[in-house]
Amino acid sequence: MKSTATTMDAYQLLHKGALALARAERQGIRIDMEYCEKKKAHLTRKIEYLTKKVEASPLYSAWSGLYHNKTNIDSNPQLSRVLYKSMGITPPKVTGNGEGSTDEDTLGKIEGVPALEWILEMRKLRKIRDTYLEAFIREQHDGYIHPFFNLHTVRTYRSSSDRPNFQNIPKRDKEAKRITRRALLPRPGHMLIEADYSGIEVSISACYHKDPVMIKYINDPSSDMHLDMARQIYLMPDLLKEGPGKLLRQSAKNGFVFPQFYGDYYANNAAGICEWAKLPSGRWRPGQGVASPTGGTVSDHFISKGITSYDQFVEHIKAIEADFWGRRFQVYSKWKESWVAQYQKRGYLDMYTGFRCSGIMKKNEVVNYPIQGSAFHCLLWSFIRLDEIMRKENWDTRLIGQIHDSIIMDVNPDELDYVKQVTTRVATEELPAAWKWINVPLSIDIDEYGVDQPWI
DNA sequence: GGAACTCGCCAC
DNA sequence: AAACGTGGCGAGTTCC
Repeated sequence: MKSTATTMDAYQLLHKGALALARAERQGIRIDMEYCEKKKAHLTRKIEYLTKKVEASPLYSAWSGLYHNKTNIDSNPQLSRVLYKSMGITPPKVTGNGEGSTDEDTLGKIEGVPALEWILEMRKLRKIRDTYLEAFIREQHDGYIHPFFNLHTVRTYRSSSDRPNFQNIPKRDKEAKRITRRALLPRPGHMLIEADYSGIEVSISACYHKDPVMIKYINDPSSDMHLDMARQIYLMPDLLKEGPGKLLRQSAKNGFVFPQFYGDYYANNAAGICEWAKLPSGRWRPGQGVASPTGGTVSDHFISKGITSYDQFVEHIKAIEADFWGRRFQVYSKWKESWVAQYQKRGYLDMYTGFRCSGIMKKNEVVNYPIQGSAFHCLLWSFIRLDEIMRKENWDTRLIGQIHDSIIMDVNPDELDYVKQVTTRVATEELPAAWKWINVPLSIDIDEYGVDQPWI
């Protein structure tokens, strides 16, 4: 049943992986240079306009009064001093070093200083221009970027990417996504596709802890762990995935379930969920928060259920956390304990994929490393195998990159159906056949982006 | 003038 | 008692 890998197997995976990734690096990704230059100039004009607005604000008067000819609108330490020392505002949040924070969340909480909104907008546009478009222009050669994919830099034996980093191109923010991804093109006459493993870290975690409740969630497509958690958190037993329930499910997934898997705890979760649901701190009043499927808003619903303040909500989430690990996923919880105990006894941990992590680790790291590492190794194995088939069968299609649980390909449209079929077979049949420790079904999604269309 | 640091922010 | 896992990178700043 076990038949896990040896150190030599792990070495072979790294060796073959490095070769397959090098071929993708050499292939590269086509860049629309004309677009990048045009958009960069456009963003620069917008940033200059916002700069002028800030310079005409009362905030800037205080700022330049402090710093004179050293005044720098891009300096967060300067902004922190102006707001929290000079203007006497109490910092809504502080950084790890005890300085008043100037991140988006914090500035958003400060009222009566309209220039802060313009500063946040400038920050966002600068990020898009300087981290992405400029990097594409700087790193391109003959119209193609060649991001590196490293296998030797990450403690968990995941990968990293640099020059430029191909693994952090915006996806959540609609505007940033559109502007940056419009710069990336397939070769002329080709198209881009992205094949991603669905919920691979959850599936791989189940291979380690073998929790029957989790395995049932994975095996039964009609069940939905995140929806069940949303029902429990929002005290709505009949909540549906569609309509207004969609946002509540998302808040449960990204505000509770995933953070809990990474080792977070209820107080942070309560804050996270309230951010999603737009619920305030302090006492709750009717009409606050996002729309509720039960009618009215979520604060209306919570008040009707007896939860009338943020503090009461924290206690509610505390009880849900205790239920999550003490009842729902108790086998998972026991595995975490014994896995940590085993590490403390031996001083190292072994992954099913043959890799060993040693050295001083925190509990959360001990639990997370094998899951994160092994999940990526599933992707790497699939990447190597696809690269092998692609070359043996002389495909015109090319592998061009990888983002931890997904593979990006530059596809000849005539080969599309076949490429999709082989990719699905490799990822969902060949891999589980090769690695016997995989005890749950794996599935992938393939997104297609049309001929000469941006990867969005 | 470069190394090392902090902070903020993008991804999984 | 503790309390979110893994990265890269740009800008500002400080140190040597």
